[in-house]
Amino acid sequence: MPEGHVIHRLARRFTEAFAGRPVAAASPQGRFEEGAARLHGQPVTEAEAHGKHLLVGFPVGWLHVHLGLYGKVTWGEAPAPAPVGLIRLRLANEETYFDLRGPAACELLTPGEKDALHARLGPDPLRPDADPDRAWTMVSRSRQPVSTLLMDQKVISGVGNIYRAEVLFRHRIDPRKAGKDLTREEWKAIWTDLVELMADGVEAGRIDTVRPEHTPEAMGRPERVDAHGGEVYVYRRAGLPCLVCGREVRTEALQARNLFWCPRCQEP
DNA sequence: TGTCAATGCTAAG
DNA sequence: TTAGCCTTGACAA
Repeated sequence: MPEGHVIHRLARRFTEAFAGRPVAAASPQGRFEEGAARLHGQPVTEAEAHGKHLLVGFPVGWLHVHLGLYGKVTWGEAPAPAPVGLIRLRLANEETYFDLRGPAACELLTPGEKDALHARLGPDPLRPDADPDRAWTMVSRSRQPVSTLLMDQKVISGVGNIYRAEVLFRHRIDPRKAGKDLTREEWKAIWTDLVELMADGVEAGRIDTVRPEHTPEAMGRPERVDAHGGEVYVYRRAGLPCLVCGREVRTEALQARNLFWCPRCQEP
């Protein structure tokens, strides 16, 4: 479930579990053997996240992990169980083990390469150094739909398919509206809301976007929670009634990603 | 057992 | 715009 909040949560827990002590590193699957060998026995200095990228500092350099669509991390108390499946990287100390499977990226970066990564990523609502005006500059000049811009990591980083669908719904913005047609107020509202929603996501470890007055219970329409584990307005609710107006939620593939919205609440 | 979809991104065309 | 990467879990048969 890799949207930005998951990676920030990971970075935080990673720091707690590993910082300041040497780790044992291995690549049971074999695809990161050289890297693991270089990390083995090294102490973790710090961990941070920028968007969906996890960066773990070691004296030899930065471990860069991007989960992509399929990547998964599993944690647990040491000792680690015998490896099951394809584990690209396993890190462990006396108390904790960390398994990484199926990442899009698992590599070592020099400080210069790490800087280049930060430079190509847009502001991250979860980072205190984020500058929302940088995103606005790109959004306000673009003919692309706002739903596409929200997923473009050089415009804004950390937002994935769930947050984009939900934040647009919460502000009643038509996902097909072009960036240059958004008002500055609309963008500001989107940004401010993302800062809050994603921070909540880091705390809770899941995505909840439904305001208390719109929960199925409050509306008198009991409904089971979606399989992804959060409480949402439109994401993956195609064909179901909108929690606010009752109209059927729509879905459409846009740039190879499934977009969800309510045609009444988010009228053009 | 097999098929498919998935909260992502890149490089090739 | 498309194919490809990479893995798991849900579901169908």
